[in-house]
Amino acid sequence: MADPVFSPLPDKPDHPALEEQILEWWDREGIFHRLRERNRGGPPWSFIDGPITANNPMGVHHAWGRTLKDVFQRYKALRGFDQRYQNGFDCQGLWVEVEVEKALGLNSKRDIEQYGLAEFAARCKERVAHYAEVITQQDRRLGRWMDWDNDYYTFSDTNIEYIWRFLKEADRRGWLYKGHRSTQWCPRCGTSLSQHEQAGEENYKELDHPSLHVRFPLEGREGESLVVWTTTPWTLPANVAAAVKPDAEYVLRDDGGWVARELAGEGEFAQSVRGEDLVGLTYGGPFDDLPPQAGIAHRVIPWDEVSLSEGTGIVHIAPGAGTEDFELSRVHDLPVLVPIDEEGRMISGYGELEGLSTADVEQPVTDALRERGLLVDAARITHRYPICWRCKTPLVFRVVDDWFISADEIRQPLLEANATVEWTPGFYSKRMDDWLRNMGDWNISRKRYFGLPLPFYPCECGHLNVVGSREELERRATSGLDGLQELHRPWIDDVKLRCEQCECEVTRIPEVGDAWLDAGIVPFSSLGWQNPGWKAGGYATGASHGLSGADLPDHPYWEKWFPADWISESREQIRLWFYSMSFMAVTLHGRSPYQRVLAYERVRDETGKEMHKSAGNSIEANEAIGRMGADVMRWIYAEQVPSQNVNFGYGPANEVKRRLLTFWNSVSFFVTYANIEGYRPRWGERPAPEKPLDRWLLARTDQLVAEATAEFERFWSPGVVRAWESFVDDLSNWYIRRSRRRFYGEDEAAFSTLWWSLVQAVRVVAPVMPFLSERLWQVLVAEPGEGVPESVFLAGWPEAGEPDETLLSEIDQVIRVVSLGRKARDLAGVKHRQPLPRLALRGAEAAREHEDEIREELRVGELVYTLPDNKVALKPNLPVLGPKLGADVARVKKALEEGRFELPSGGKVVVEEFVLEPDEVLAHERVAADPGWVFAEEDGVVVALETTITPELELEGRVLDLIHRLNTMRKEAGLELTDRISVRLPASQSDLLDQHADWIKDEVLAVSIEANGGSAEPEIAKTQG
RNA sequence: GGGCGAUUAGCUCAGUUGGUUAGAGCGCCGCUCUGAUAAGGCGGAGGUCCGUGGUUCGAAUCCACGAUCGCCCA
Repeated sequence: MADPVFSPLPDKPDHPALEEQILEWWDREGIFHRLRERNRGGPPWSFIDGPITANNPMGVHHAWGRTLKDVFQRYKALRGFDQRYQNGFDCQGLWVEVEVEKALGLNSKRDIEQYGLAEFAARCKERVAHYAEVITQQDRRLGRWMDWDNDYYTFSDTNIEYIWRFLKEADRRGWLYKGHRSTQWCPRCGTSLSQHEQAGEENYKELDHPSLHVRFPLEGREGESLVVWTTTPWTLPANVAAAVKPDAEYVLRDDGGWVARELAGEGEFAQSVRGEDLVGLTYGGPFDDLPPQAGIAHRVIPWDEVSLSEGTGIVHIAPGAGTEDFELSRVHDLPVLVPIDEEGRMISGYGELEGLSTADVEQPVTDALRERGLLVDAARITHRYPICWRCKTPLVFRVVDDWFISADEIRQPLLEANATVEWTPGFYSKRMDDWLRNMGDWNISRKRYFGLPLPFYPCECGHLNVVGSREELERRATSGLDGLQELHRPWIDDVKLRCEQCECEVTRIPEVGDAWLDAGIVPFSSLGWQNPGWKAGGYATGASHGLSGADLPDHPYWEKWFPADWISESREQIRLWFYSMSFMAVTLHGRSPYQRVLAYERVRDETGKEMHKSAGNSIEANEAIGRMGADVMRWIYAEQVPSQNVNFGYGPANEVKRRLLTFWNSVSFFVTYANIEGYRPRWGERPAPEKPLDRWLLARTDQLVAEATAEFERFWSPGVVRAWESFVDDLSNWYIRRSRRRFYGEDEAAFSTLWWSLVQAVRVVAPVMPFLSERLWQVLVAEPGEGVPESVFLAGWPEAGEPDETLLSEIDQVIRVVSLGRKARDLAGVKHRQPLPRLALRGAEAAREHEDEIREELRVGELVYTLPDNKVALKPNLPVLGPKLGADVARVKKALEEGRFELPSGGKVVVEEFVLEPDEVLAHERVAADPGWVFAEEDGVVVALETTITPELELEGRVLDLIHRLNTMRKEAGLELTDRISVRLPASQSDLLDQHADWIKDEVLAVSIEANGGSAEPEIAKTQG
């Protein structure tokens, strides 16, 4: 045996272990760095990474997106594109605050203020720094190649300043305003929440609440009252009106209560009126004795949206405690009573309720109603109720001041910008349009601490000062600059400005900004938009000082890299990052900041259920990587159609492992025999074999490269996976199966063809499965030398030759015939090892070129191309005949099926008044059975297998049985593939040796064979030397 | 109420320009191969491709309406 060139492979890959080795090797050899150097100066391909919240470890749901990002970045790198590889972290806002609060045991805004804003900011920064590091390590382990010391952090002063510029521009356009309205409010976080962050089913929960029917006595109508239904007793003290549906019918019940007829149940009613007839009546409110209610005249108002499907059809209106209520207050000029403070506690003036939470007032309110005789009935109800997206506290409604950016003027430009974006999957484009058409004004303010400081300085003179940069802040400041270590609270709060209108000193509003401003500005802030000169370390400003290593590039750099060619995030980013980024870019620059988007759905457990820690079915990313390996994870994600949730778990992982094993074994097969035969590969040389099977494998490989390239180009990783798995199936179950024996000797063409194809397959799949690909590359490209890439990622992308379609289609037919032949054997009950005399076939004429393949594979003596009785039924080849014959197709089809056709010479078919070409019909099934033949048919191909077994064939069958038996014994005895043996057969088998001794010896590597044994079983012994 | 998807074998899901008898993996049953062997291959059972209409020579695929589920918005 020659010196082994190729490292032998273990039986199966240990994914986690080999991945750790490859990671270490990539680091040691600087492979990623060399890849970037190789592509430097190449055409740019701009990917912008959406910032991941540096707040917790990465989860398996992040890993899907981060896999896709890496897959396509690696593909583009192999195609020679220059890329930026900048990772980003989201660093501030409510989610960081809430986690830090939990860690510190703080439970309210008062706690935070007592703790101290500066200290609190320090803890937030520490958390971000910690989890940025954790996520980085996880990402590297997943295989993600990024420029890890060059991350952008959204809480840098640089990022903040770019947002300030955007806000100033929004103000310049007149879009910025302070709104006074009812919003969803988290009493624990003490802030309102915006439409986009609060959307989503996970932000609702089934909760148990009181269900009260309450009587509002009508004034001047003795004994009559309105009956309303509420699940929020705390809002009753703030009641100012009752709404009815004008065109609905209302009835007066026996107990004097008015309700909608639809909800009144069966029965006779004393009176019945239309809702509009009730409008204008006045009633006594349930808590008129409370000071805030003084002087309020409670009225019945009309409202078309009153529901007649639940409640009473009369809606209690408290404009200070409900969104629609507040809108109605504007229309009907109703007073607005806000009964709770920012912690959700009843404010002073509400008597004994003062200081109680909205939950705690339920009982006293119910008791008071009962005492006053206003309670019709009290029950409980479980219903869907909004909870805070961060801390899961049930929300309430409050009317407060918030800052908004008007969306009206930008709506149309955003729609137009979206029309230029190519979405994958395509229908997400419509989802984006839908969001844009429906979006309300952007609520950008949060009454919190560690977030973007909104640069709004309102003045008593009525002017709103909006600061657009740090330079402007410093220029206009009257005090507070000395302590300004970064643009965050509390330091920014000390800076006072002079009003540009009236020269008065003005103070910043206390609010911070929506975190989606932070992320949305990234295409400007990280790329150096309008920055006159490159600033080294320009992103390491403010809070990100000491964390980020990123520069602030200059404007030409922005010109080069904006807009992004491609971005990829989960579908919910339509209302979040895709939206905020587009909003800001269209405002500042008038066009979409991205040209193509790949969006994907959600990660579920392997049974399709949502993952929940509490349900015990969630999987930590670290655990998954450690147990199944990053390649296997990546494979699960890559093969998933992105518009469907992926079912993730160890079950699917094991399936993937098994499928990947086929390729591993193919490489292993090659390595084993290449080492035995001393084969040495030559990099860069496409083999030019003569044998059809070899040429077929090359064509099949060309086809793989072409298909994979096309799928990568349309960002469709499931297509890549499918193409590759189909190739591996053909490689293993056809090429290697058919060529196996050629590798038991020095068949240069076989070795070079297989080697070349394996290498191309590794290259094509490397972006999806980088670790295993690199490992197999190291094995296959075993002898690095001049011009031989050390890493598959330094090898570029394979050139796809023009696939030989003729050959591909011929072998396709061969495979089909073989498959039918096996089926026929099964039907006949003749085992595959028994040689048979003859196979007849029709409908796969191209297979004629490869008779030997079929004969060997099916162990038949000869092939004939005429079926035994020549009575084949025919079917029309519809894709060809349909367009040609049109409506006549049905008639022709019927005639063919019924045998009303003639077969003149030349393969033509005469049917009805038509003469059809051979390729216009398909063989179907034979009409009559024939003794001694078994038929099988599929897709227009019919085979007939002659099952007569002659004595010679029977003898050959016994020889094959013996060979099988002896080789099994070799294996059981633990012999090496190259060991020689001597064989002793039972005397009863001597007839096998008369004609076939040499054949047997060849097949089992026997140096001697004799038939003088006494036992019933053969015996083998390893020979020395 | 409006918008966007989905509905294909017992389960999980492919199926992009409309084309013969609709596929894969898992599970079940049977067979088979055998140096991929706790694997591989073949076959079987299992499908009104949600329903109803329409377009077409031809519809899982295109159109309309309806049902159910999911998502987004109101």
